[in-house]
Amino acid sequence: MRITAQAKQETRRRILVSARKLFVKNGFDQATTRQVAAAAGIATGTLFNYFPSKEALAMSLLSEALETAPKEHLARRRGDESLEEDLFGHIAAGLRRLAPFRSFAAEVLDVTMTPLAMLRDGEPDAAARFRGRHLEVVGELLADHGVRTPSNVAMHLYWTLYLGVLAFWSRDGSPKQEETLALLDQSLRLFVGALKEKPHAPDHRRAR
Amino acid sequence: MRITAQAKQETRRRILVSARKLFVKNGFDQATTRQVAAAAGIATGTLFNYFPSKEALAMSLLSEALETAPKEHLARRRGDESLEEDLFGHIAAGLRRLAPFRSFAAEVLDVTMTPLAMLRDGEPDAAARFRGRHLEVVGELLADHGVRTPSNVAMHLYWTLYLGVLAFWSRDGSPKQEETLALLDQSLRLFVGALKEKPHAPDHRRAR
DNA sequence: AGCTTTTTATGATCATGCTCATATTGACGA
DNA sequence: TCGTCAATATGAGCATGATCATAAAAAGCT
Repeated sequence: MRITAQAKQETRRRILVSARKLFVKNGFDQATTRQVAAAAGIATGTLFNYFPSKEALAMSLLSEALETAPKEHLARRRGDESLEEDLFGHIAAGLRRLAPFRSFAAEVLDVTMTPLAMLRDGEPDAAARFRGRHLEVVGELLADHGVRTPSNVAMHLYWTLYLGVLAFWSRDGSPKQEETLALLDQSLRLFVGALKEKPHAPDHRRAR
Repeated sequence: MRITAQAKQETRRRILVSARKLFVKNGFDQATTRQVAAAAGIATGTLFNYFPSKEALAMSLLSEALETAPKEHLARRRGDESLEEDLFGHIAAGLRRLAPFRSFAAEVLDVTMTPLAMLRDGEPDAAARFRGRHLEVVGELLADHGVRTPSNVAMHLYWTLYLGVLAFWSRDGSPKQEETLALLDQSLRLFVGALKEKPHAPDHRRAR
């Protein structure tokens, strides 16, 4: 069993490596699962023993890349950052990790991460992990800055804005993605501003 | 030729009606193009003479439903509304039009409207029409309130927030979608607030 | 080591969105 | 009315993500 478990990890690895190569080269849609399987030296069906879907495979690639990002930012922290600075650092670290996948990230995130997928029924594991991991860290940062239990609406808003940034990033051709960073800056200012606002009596809207 | 043109419109109509029925009953993914074609009394391939893709078919359904929404709000206008009120009215009117399609709207909008699809390469016509029509009216409303040429970032932000609202709406089980309306209210306040802010020197972000 | 059971790999097969060569239809000129 | 040609409809066929019965391999047991 020891040996087997190792072998399985290796196969999994081979699949991920092949997938990465092919996705980057041909794009998510163009690269077929058959190609990936062949490149990894396994049968088509076997691939689905390791990942429940093509989408999940791609998302695993992305979320594993993201795995270590939070640590990076936390390690770099001086301790006197504002909430906006902390969030900025966290997200920017994530984007840096995702950089190698930018060429096909949009295609995958399209399908999986849309705000419209937020409470999707059969939550694809990998997508959930991606979002979960991210929001978890955001939650910690908020807590550090005294925001205890942000409302659902607030978190929805956060996620929406974050996706907007990802969207922009995936198309941002500027050398160092400065444009993305500018948008991120603005988005975070909005979000933090919204957090501070008092929840107010909600009606200037008109009947019917 | 007169007769033929009429016949084509009728066929188109039959397809849309069948599609609507099946999408509502089975959902976008579950309803197959073969089913739709059969229900419309045509061959599978014929369907694609009328709509370039299943997605485009669904989007046509949605954007045609939206077609008359702007008029509704404009007609109802008193003329002394604030920008927020105007936008609220426009969007709420749209949501009312889309109500019959709520059960499958999310599935379609997922794929098509993600902020990530904003500058998609092969823009599906119908999706572009949906967004175009909406943003057009928003542009007019903004102009009415003295906002001449909003920046791209501003419009990106608007679209992002709007999608967030759509996302929420598509899952909002509350009787009259009050929750959606609350989110809409808050989102618009944010957006209008952001419009007013001075563009500012963008750096509290940290190097590297 | 041999036998049994569980785990894993395999590739034929399916479902489905979409294409395309061919058949059908209908408009129009003589 | 007939023949011709363009427009349209047709459904077999394709590509591909995913499934599943079966085969191979491993693990566990005595």
